[in-house]
Amino acid sequence: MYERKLPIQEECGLDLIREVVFGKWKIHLLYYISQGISRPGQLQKNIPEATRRVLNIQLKQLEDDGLVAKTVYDQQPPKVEYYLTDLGKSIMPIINELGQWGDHNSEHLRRVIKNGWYCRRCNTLTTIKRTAC
Amino acid sequence: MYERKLPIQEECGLDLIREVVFGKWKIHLLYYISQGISRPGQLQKNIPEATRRVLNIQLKQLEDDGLVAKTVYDQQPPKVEYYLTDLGKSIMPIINELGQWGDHNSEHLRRVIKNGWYCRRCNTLTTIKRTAC
DNA sequence: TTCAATACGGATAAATTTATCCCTGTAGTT
DNA sequence: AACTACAGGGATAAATTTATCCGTATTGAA
Repeated sequence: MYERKLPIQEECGLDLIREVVFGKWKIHLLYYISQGISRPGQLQKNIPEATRRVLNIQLKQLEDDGLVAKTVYDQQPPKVEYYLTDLGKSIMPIINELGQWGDHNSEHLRRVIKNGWYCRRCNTLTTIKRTAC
Repeated sequence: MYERKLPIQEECGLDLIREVVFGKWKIHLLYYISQGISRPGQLQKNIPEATRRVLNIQLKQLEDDGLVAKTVYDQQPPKVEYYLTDLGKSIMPIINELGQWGDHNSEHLRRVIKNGWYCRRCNTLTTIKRTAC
């Protein structure tokens, strides 16, 4: 049981949204759920780079934060279906725009993220570009 | 000099945008710069919860990723001004929408982030709500 | 009877991000 | 002469997030 030590910022809308959607896979989860991919196993297949564990954690956080909810069917083997709450639905237009922005600028972004003007592998504050690594 | 060990995801637009804007203060920095707060000292005053150090790091990353650029005036004491690139400008409508969404739902969000259905201080996967801590 | 499919989560290690503290250098002000 | 404002960054510690590994339980199929 991890106990948080630093205070959570909640001054403005930007603070608040960061708290609820800035997990590694949260926007992906919201996106796929909005597309009708509702079961945990399916979500996992759609996000193969993520481990099952972290998806569970982030789904739980999205649920606790009120962006998604789930139906647990009382049967064996277990069956669970996630869906967006009204609050979750209300954020989807923005998340879709984020995805479109990323797609639209993907060529540039891939370039700078990977082997941009400096090597992203270094946490780098070097002012010498292109030669950091 | 930190060397990254896990691969950076870059499959889709959502991956890409996460890489460039999901730092703790990046959306705040973009917002204030878009509002004409251009000098490092001013940015710092507008984001007092952040340390000078991390703002420098994230400004550098935004710069390396091509969302902001800066003018360094050759004078003493030093003077630097940041501004949005075209790419940076193109993302501002979405960041503004994020902030508005957070503001609009701030009552709910503050509640669930702080003392929501579970206590956020615990990294919590407990199914027992409201009593975790 | 052994195995796959289903969903969930404990325990711990590793990776990454952020915080803390301190130092550089110059021009102007008190 | 000492002090301030200015922008930047090194070194390291702390905090947080994510990865890895393993175990629970039930039903139906091979």
